Amino acid sequence: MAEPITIKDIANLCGVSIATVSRVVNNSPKGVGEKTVERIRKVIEEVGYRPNRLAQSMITKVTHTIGLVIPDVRNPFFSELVRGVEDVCNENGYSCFLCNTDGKLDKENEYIDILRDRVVDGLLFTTQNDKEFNPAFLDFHKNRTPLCFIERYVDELPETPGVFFDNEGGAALLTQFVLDKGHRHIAFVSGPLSTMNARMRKSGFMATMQNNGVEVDDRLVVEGNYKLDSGYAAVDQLLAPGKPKFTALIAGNDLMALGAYQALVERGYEVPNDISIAGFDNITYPAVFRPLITTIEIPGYKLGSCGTQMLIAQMKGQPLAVTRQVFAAALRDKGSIIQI
Amino acid sequence: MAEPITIKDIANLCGVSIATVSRVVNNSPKGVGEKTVERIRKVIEEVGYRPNRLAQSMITKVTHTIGLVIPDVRNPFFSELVRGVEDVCNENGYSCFLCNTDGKLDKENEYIDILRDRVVDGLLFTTQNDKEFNPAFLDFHKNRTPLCFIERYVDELPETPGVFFDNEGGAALLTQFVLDKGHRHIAFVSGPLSTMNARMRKSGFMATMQNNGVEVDDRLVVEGNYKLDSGYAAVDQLLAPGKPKFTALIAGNDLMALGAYQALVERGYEVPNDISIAGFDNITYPAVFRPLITTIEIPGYKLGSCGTQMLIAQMKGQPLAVTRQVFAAALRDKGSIIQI
DNA sequence: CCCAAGAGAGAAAACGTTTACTCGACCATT
DNA sequence: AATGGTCGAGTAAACGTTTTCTCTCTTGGG
Repeated sequence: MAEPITIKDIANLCGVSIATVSRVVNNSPKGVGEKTVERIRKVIEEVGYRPNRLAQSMITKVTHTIGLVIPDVRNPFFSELVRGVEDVCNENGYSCFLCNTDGKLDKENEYIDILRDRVVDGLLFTTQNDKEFNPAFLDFHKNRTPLCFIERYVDELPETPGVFFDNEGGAALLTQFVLDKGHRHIAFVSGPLSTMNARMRKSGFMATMQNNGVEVDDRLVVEGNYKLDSGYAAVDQLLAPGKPKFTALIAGNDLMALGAYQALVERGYEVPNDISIAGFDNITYPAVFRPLITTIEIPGYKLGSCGTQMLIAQMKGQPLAVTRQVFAAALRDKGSIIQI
Repeated sequence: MAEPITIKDIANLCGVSIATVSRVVNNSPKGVGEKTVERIRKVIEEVGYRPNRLAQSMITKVTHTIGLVIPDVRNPFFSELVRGVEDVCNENGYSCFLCNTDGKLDKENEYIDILRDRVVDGLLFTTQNDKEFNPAFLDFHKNRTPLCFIERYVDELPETPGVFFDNEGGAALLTQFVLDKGHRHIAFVSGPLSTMNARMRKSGFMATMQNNGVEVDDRLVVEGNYKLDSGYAAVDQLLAPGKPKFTALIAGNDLMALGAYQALVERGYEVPNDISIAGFDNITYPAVFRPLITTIEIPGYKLGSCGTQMLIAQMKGQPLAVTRQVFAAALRDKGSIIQI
C-alpha cells in the first residue's frame, strides 16, 4: 500500500531539486544554504525519509555489503567467528550475507557466484576443504573485489590477505606442556591430513618432540577425521596388541579427545591417572560438564573480527600493514594431564 | 581493472538490442527467434555474463533477500535456527542478512531500519526480549513487507505469521514424565517470568500438577534467569531451612538444571538418587559428557526452516493455510529422573 | 559603479536492468 | 489485392539515487 518515500517526494515537499536534497542527505561539502539545509532536514525527519540503498549502490558501485562463506554456523568455532564478523560489520555500517557450504566445492562455487551477482564489496572466506582451489577466486582477484581468507593459505594468491591461527605453535605449546609433565610416551591422533590445520598440528607435535630429544614412535601416531568416533577408533588402534605403551594422548581436536576418553574409560583405564589426555579447540561447555580436557583455545571471535577489519580496510582502499595475520594459541589447562 | 560485463556488452557482441538480451536472460515468454536465442545464449556463456542483481532489483522492486534478526548466533539454539533459515533461503534463491541484537531494543530498531534501507523482501524476527514492542513492525506491516516471528507473539499484529514452540506442552510432557516416575514433591525453577516462554513453561508445569491432583507447593517454585548461576542460586533457596523437601527438580532450561546439579552435588546430594533433575532445551553436547539431563528438545532447525518457508510463501503472495505454526515438544530421557 | 568571484541551487546524465509500446515483415485469409 | 494476425525485434521510459556541469544571484573590492 504505502509506497516508500523517495528523494523526489522530499524535493517536492521542500520545493527544491532532488540534487539539493541529495546534498543534504550526504551532508555533502557545500553548495546548500544553511536555512535550506535546516528546512530539508526537518522535512526528512518528519516524514522519516531514508535513502534507498539499492539506488545509491547503482551509481556509487558500493553496496556496503560483504559475503561470509563458512562451512556451517552450527559448528561452535564458526558461530563465534560469525559473531565476530557481524559485530565489526555492524560497527562499520556493513551488512553481511551468511553462506553455509558444508565445505562442498560446488556450494562454495555457487555462493561465490551469488555474492558476485549481489555486488558485495568484499568476501570473507573459510572452508575446511583445502584440497581443491576454487578458480572463482581468481576472478574476484581480477575484479579487484577485496578478499580475506580465514584459516586458508592459497598459493595461487600469495598477496591476498588472510587471518590464521597458529596451529603449529598451539600444538607445540600443548606438546611441551605434556612433556614438561614428565610424559615420554605420547600418542598423537591427528585430524585428516588432507587439511592444512591437521598437518600443522601434527608437525607442531613432531617438531616439539624432536626438539626435546624425545623420539616419536610411529606406531603411536594415527590419523582421525576430527569426529568423535574417530577418536574412539584411534584408541582401539593404539591399544592393539603389540603396540607400545603410552601415558598421554594428544588429539587433533577436542571431539576426538572425547571419543578417546570414552574408549579408554570403557576399557577400564582411568583418565588422567592411567592415561592423560589433551585436545584442541577448547569447545566451551558449561564448566559443570565432565570430563574436562586440557586443550588449546582457538580464538574464533578474534579471527572473525580481525579478518573483517582487514577486509574493510582493503575495501576502503587503506593499505594493509600486514596481509597475513597469525593469532597465537593459548593453553587451557583443565587438569587432564597429570604429572608423572 | 576488469569492468564487469553488462547486458549492453552482450547486446553489442550479438548485434541485437539490450531488450532482446534481457528477454533471453529471463527466458521470457516469447518474442525472440530460436536462432537468436541460441546465439545470445552462447555469447553469454562464453563471456560469463551474469546480470547485476542491483539493477534488476531497482526495477522489479524485488531483491530476493531477507533479514534474519536474532539475539546471538553463538547460542546453539540460534545457530541451529540460522542454519535452517539459510538452507531454505538458498533452496529458494534468497540470500540472508544476519543480524545479532543481543535482545537489545535499540539494536533491534537499528537493524530493522538497516534492513528496510536495503529493501529486504521479508523479515524473520526473533528476540528474547518480549517486554517491549517495537513499533517499527507496524511500519513493516503498513509497507506490506512480509514478516515472520519466531517464538514471539505480538498482540498488536495478530494476523502476522509466526512459528512457535509448544513450551506449555513441553513442560506438561516433562512434568507428566516426572510424576509418572512417582515423584510428588517437585521443585520448579522458572526462567525470567518477563519472557513468554518462561511463563508458558511454568504454566505447563502448574497445569499438569493440578491435572494429576498434585498440589504445587509455592515454596518450591522459584524464578531464575535462564543462566547457570541462577540454577545454582535456586538450589540454595530451595534447600534453605524451613523449606519442604523435594525429590525432583525441573528447571526452565538445561543451563539452570546444570547449575542446580552442581549446587546439589556440592552440598552432598547424589543426582539422581537423592534428587532427580530435568531441564529444557536439549543443549546438545557430545554424549560423553556428564551429567546427562533429561530434557525437552526444541527443534531450532525446524523452527528456522519452517519460518522461512512461511515467509517465502508470503513473499510470493501465496496465501498461508495457517499463519501460526506451533511445533510439538519431544522428551529426551537421559536418565536423570529415577523411579521412586 | 563595474566586474569578478563565490555561493546556492537546478538540469540532466548516468548506473544496469525490465517492460510497455511500437514497428516492420511475412504469411494466411477473404 | 487488401486486410489482419503473428512473430521477431527495437525504442525508450522507468527505478531512485549521485554528481558534473551550468546558471543565477549576491557580494565585495577597486
